[in-house]
Amino acid sequence: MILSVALPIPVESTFDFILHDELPAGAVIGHRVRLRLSGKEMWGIAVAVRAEGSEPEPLEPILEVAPAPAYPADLLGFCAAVCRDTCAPLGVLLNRALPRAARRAPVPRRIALAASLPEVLSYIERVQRRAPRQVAALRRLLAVEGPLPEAEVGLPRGSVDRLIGAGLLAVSAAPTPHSLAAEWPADWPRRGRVLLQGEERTAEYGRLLDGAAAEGRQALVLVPEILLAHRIHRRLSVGRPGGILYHSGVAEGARGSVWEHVADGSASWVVGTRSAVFLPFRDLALVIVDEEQDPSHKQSDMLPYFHARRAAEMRMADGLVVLGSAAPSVETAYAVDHGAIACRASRAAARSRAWQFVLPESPARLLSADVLDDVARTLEGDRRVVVGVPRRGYFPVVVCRSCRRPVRCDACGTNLTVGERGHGAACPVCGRVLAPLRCGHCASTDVAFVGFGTLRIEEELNDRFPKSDVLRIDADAGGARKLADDLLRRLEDTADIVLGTAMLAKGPSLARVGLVLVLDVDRRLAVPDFRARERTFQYLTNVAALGGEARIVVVTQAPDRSVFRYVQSGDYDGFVRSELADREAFSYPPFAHLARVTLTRADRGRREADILRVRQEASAAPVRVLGPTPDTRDARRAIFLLKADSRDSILDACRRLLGTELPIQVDVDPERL
DNA sequence: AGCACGCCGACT
DNA sequence: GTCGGCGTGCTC
Repeated sequence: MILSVALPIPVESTFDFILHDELPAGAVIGHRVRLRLSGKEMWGIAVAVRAEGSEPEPLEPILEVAPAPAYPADLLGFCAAVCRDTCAPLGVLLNRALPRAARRAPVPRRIALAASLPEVLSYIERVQRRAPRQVAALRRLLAVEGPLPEAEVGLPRGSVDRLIGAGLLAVSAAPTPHSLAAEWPADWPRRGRVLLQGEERTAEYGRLLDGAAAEGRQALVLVPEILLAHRIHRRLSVGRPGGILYHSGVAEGARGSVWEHVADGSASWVVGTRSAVFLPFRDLALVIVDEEQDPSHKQSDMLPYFHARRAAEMRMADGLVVLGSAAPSVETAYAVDHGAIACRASRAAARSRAWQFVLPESPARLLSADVLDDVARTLEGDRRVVVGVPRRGYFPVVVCRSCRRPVRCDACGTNLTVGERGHGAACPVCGRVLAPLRCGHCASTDVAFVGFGTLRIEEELNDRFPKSDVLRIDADAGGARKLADDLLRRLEDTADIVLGTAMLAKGPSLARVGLVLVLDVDRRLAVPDFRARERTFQYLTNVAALGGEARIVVVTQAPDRSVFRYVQSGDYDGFVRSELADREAFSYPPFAHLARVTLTRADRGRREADILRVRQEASAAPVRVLGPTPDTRDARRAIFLLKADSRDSILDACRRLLGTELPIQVDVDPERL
């Protein structure tokens, strides 16, 4: 028989190999297989089988088929669907999703009797002569009065599967998860898509988790960031054991054990970041996508470039997807308007809070004397302060004083920053240090360090409030794959001042906050992205929510911007209406579909030729090709934006392009431009 | 992803 | 003159 195998190489197609043993398809599909590709041994995942036909050339043989499936059939189907939907190679996804620890040992099953004693005895009588091993196995299970590890049952896997099919045996449910509820909450549907709009949503998530657990089913909570995963997990764990954390910072060995607990049902709920959507749940009742508007749900640094929200909807075609947000994405609001998503407000009452939009003292001093006095008074009243800063590092910007251009890394073109106090400018991407520091455009060495990063603000606050505990939350500290033990406690409760980037501004409110301070918000609005206003609205809503009902002071050069008016009055619907009008006028989502195509070609002449080729190939589908614009980070790259009326047209164009030999990468539905 | 082939710069 | 750098193409 011939197997189509997905290999861990970034290539669109699967590869065909010949398997000399004839095995039933179910014993091969989803299994790991060992093979040789261009002389090198590796493992892939068998994704399809077919009978041998007239192959033009002899195929390489399969060397080994792993005994237990790495991917159950439904999970494999889901992974394949995500890859089709994102134009990503299946082999890379299958290889990335499967933890190393889970590759070696098959997930051990525990087997128990599923039928009543008389039924088992009558079955034993019927097959006594024909199947002595089955009889012995059933007697063994009768004797122990409980489940046995599959290895101790003494039957080949196929026989066990047949007896499960006949209703005599069952894979033992793990110890029944503790449940606070007796049943599924009556006010929630069991299927469909529901938006839960409001600030404090965690308690409602808990009700849903309990409802699923009451029925012996599982639930998944997807969050955009590791720190938030820890916060939500901690809250949901109160009185609700059996929950597991899963994210990219979980150690390899631990990931394998999560995989197993999820597969055998002993994990009743999981809080994780986007990759958790690929866990092998035994019986998933619902997926909650918290902070559904957050761009970090879209993976765009590593293939496959998928959005956790869309993947959750695909995985739960027959179940419930709950989207949680205080300020949902414009796309989700549009889907609610059109009846595609039901909407309910969270039970917590809307908060009233006082907003102030104030001018900075000067462009060089974000923390004016008034603002610092406000912080001091808040701390004296034994209340905490939350500070939002858009960028990390010390001086986020290095500019040339003579031509006013940002100074760029001469290796990769990225704008330089100063990461730490007292250090020089360096490339935040490749780490390169330019010495001497020189403007690439006009060759001047007269450069200025400008802007405000988290480190600089942290230092200023530490100087001014030496007795206060100042906690910084950004990608360097607290983005925290390695989450320091006391960081969560300081964040939730004890730190006097918490400052951070966008990473901080999500999730349930923190204790005892008296003041929320937002610095340099204008930078957020200046981002060259059609979603800049939307992101700013969401950022402000969420950072305010961190403070509960605390006052919020926003430092801006333009206090009269309409986005501030909408935030201040809590007029989400009004904001979305104005945003939708804009999106429609300029043909952006949800009125159009986008894909970003990145061409990487070092040779300039050939790059020009490839650019023409991209235009030509893409134009065969009904799409508009915008650009290309040169990549500011990498001179070898040219970036196109494809725009079309339907998602199918976009996918059509992308597949066409990937079908050529052009050196391109494709990001369908990019979240950040 | 690895690996092999091929064309250009700086060394014993 | 070669050594080896990266840029490019290919793997059932």
